[in-house]
Amino acid sequence: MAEAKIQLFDSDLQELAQLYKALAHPARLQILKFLASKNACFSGDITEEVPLGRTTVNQHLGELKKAGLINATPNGTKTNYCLKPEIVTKLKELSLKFFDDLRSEEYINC
Amino acid sequence: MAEAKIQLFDSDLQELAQLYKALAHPARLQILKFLASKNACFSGDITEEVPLGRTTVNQHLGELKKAGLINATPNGTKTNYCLKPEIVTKLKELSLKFFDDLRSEEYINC
DNA sequence: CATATTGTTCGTAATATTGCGAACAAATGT
DNA sequence: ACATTTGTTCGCAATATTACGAACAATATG
Repeated sequence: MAEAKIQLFDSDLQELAQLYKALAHPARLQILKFLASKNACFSGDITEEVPLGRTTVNQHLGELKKAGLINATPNGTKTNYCLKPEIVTKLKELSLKFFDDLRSEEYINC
Repeated sequence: MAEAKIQLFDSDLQELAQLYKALAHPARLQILKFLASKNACFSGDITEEVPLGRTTVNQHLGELKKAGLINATPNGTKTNYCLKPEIVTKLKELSLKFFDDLRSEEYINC
């Protein structure tokens, strides 16, 4: 059936899982790194960087936008994309908190 | 078609994306937290914690095992699960490195 | 030995993701 | 005005994910 049981979970976990989902494809990771390396808003030079068709890249950009990680502003024929630094910061904070939760004082292996 | 174009990407990005994929569901995040909180290897009390059927939980455990995040050792009728601390550490390191890549000195918004 | 208990495997259905070509709209260039 | 560039939207196909019930094997309990 695959009914969405996601709303049954803690909202913190939902949010974090949603963010990780956005990061769960190498194309999207590459896009994020590229945007950061340009240190500026840049358009579909992304398409040249990523080994995928324009349509697919656009789709990945849509995912990143949906997750709130990037901004898109049309500028003439082109479109400027950029990281949303506040969300990147949030992602980092949530991740660190989560990873700390995972670090026990003493690990008992099995 | 959805041909797997994943091998075209940088292997670092592939690896990290694979790890994030394992974290991209609240059930799996909850399982990881639970295992860490028990600070020990524990069996299917997990099923009681997570609002999903045994079969589905088992499937999620399989994903986590496939990603190398947990270990499973059968013990009588029960099965012991535990975090693999070295992979958790690796995940944290890779994440921090990635997040640092994303942090530019000056953000130019768009 | 009968029978729970516990966990896995298998099959199945619904939905989501991935990837692209075709068609389209808007702005740019000649 | 006409072609080109650029990005989006739509539709489609392949595959993956999510979720579970049924059936099963192995250990544990009466």
